[in-house]
Amino acid sequence: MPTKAEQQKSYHHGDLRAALIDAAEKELTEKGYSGFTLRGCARRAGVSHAAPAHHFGSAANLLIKLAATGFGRLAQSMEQRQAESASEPIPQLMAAGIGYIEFARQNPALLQLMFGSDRPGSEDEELVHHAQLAFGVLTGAVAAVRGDDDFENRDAQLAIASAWSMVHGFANLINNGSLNFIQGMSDEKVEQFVLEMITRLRF
Amino acid sequence: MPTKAEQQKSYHHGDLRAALIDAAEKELTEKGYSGFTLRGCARRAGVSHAAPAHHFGSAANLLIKLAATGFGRLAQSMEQRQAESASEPIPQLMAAGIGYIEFARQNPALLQLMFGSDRPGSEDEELVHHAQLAFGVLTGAVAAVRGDDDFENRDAQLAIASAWSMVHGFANLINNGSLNFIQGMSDEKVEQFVLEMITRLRF
DNA sequence: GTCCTTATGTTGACAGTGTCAAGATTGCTA
DNA sequence: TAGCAATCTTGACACTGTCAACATAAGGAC
Repeated sequence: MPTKAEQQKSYHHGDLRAALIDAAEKELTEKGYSGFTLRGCARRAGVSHAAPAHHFGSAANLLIKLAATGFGRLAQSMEQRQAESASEPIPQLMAAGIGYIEFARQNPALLQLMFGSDRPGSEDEELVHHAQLAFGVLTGAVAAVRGDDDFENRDAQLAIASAWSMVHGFANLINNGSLNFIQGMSDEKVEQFVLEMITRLRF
Repeated sequence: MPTKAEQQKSYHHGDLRAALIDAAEKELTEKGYSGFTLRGCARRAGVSHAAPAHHFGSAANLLIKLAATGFGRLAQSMEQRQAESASEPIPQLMAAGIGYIEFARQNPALLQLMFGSDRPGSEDEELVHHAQLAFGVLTGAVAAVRGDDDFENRDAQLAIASAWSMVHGFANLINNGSLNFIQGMSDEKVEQFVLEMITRLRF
């Protein structure tokens, strides 16, 4: 098994695909969506400018795959919070919301990519799968609170749309600084705030 | 006063600044955020590729000014709905929410620009002013419902954050197709849906 | 082990982009 | 009417995404 240094010097990278996704996330975080560059990702991975094309075809495709990992991690963030919480429906829903906000605050650029409205490729299978995974955590929590998992029901649709919209909207508004009274809050205070917001919802 | 055709042929445009903002919105709507091009805006306005720089300095600055007009129109959209509604606090809040969603659905790319998290220049005076104008409509409506306009109050903060987050989040989720059961709805059905969502909130 | 097929990276090129400097054109004011 | 300042054009530069042609290595068939 080659060491990391050997991998970097060898003609073949070893796992360039994963390295490029990592690089893309760093590029996105540091340079922002508009400053993002495919060649920059290649440089971060220590590879020629055209190498990414062999794994992703285009810059848009690389971003799609990055967004897919984002949805996976969003689901993880919610599930981890749920695992640390009481198993009753209400605490579970709260935990999902808190996990959603936590992920959003820690990955603002990634969240914007994931939910951008000219979102790259809703046709990508991997992205759709991971996204449904994340949404499933939320809808499942809402269903548990309602004691009803029939989402053809209009009342259920209202419940899930309300909860999700509130959490998602809050995540966006704090990330772009629109809610100024949040700025100075500690992480704990923000979590408490989210908790009370969800409490104000009817299910 | 020169006719439009004369303006186009003359060396000086007449009102290139406004024309460029219009062009930028078309460019953004048709090409999307990632396909947006400063030279494309110049072409749409029938002007040389470097002309925009004299009015906006950079591409980012043009987008800032476009976003500023967006906030102004968002405020207008809410206020128009309010003018058409009963003057009691609750209908006024509902109207603001409906107006918000209406604007969002009609201008998805613009909304994304306005609320993007690497949002261009929160330092721009015009943008901040227009944004505060739009936010003021919402906060004013919430204050009227609560009969209390002290937003240092934590309970008031919870109310405004809840309402705004829900409306804003819903706007984003439907724009990127996350809420699949909304897709087939008519405009009236969507409005009714928003109404019921707001109804589920406590103030 | 040797060959050769295939995956993986590199190099070089191309059109298109944002920005800058220098020059051309025009409206305005004195 | 002369000149000044605002406005727009031209040309250049480095940089970008993508493509085609080439180089290198990995891994199985024999």
